[in-house]
Amino acid sequence: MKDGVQEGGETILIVEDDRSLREGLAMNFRVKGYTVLTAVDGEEGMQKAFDARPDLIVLDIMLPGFSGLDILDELREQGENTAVLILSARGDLDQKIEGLNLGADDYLAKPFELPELLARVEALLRRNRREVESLPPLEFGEVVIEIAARRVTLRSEEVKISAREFDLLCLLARSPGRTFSRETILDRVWGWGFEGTPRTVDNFVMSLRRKLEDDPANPRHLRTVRQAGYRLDP
Amino acid sequence: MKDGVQEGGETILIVEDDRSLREGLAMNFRVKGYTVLTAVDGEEGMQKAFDARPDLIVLDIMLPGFSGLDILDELREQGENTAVLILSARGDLDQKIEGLNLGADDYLAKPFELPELLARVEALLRRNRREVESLPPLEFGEVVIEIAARRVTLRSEEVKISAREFDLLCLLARSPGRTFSRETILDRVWGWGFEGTPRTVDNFVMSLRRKLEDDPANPRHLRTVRQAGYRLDP
DNA sequence: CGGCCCCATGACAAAACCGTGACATTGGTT
DNA sequence: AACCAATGTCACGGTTTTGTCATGGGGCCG
Repeated sequence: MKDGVQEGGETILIVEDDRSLREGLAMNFRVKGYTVLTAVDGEEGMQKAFDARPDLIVLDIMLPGFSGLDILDELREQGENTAVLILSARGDLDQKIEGLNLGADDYLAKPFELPELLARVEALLRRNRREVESLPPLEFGEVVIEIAARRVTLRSEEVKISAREFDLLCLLARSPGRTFSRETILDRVWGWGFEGTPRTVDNFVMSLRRKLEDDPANPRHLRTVRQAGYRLDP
Repeated sequence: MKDGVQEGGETILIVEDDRSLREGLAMNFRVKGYTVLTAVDGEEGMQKAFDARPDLIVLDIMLPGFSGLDILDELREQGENTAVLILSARGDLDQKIEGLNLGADDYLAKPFELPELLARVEALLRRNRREVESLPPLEFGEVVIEIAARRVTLRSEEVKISAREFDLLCLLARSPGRTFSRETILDRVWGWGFEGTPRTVDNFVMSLRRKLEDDPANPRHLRTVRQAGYRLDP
């Protein structure tokens, strides 16, 4: 593609109402090759957290709308293990404790040194990456997905699979039972500014069905959700 | 190779913010024939620890950026067993305990006597050497890799192999089934500041295939993972 | 100094992939 | 039943990625 940007960068969501801080952080992360999303209030943050499924969220606690802790809480209740780094205006110990109890992965008090934030973010992403790679393989039906090896097997036989197909499959398999809209899929798999038609997704789903479903015309796992998107059933 | 004496080229990384101490140690190690890298803060230390894969790290705990313990933690979680000797400003028992719990191999409190540090470093390196040499050989298919001897045999016949080829093979064979990107391979085999093209990797893989695969055009072990890198299957 | 091997590069060809558009089919609605 | 929109299915061309080979520089040894 003609994108000048390296693909495969992890996605970071910044939820922060202070404009200059938000933009500054976003800029810094972009330079490092990450895909960056931003949100200015609790509602937008919540929505993007669930929609785009970022790899990491930099989360301000004091927000218009509802609190960052609410977002964190909601995420954890939904069983999301997205890495979350909390920012708090003051070194408020109570909030720190509450945040970490709610499942934040790290905590930083404003004002902070930019290098420290960057270092912590990278540390979290590293940990995350490693966890993802060493996690037990994803499975559904008779299909096994080995993430670190980038290999997929059906009934113990290796299935030849392309890079995009693999990424798409991973996305769906990581949240079985959840329906993903084509837009979300394009965002997560194709990356930030893909300018193509959503129909491309259909084609890739079909390709996967042909490779993984016993009867591609009556898929038992890679289901279509009409008017909504696709979903993987175990 | 320069095998007459134990190869003197082991690499030591010194992570220490105090300039005079850092330079002094570096000088002492260089005189003894070691390759020395230095880092002045947590971030640089982390980066060089992973980039250059030193044989030993002399690690200060109190650092600008983030702590030496973070680096240690990260290393160990990544499964790196690099020898680590921790320096601490005070004889802080808690830190000592935490450090050793996190997998440090030795601990020394500042101020220390230089000869003691040197002795401990050499002891660690010796132990490391012994461990590496007594490691069981890596194997896959009908190939056996004897690490200490730097020898590779196919069906019990020795295969002539160059240094780079051997390093690349070791990297892949040490994590069979794992896919390595060309960038990762360049970092770990060619080392820190290689400025060449990733295509070089392809050529070396091909060279290995010709030497080790029965049918180099249909490799059964040294597999290509399109868009991702290479992987060794047993 | 000459020869040999290793290393890195670039050119070229072959293969695989990606995304698209056209058309068929399905499912839901009136 | 007919119609409409959404999805399934297929085949095609451009592009990217990788395989393969040949070349030249550079270091090491005799």
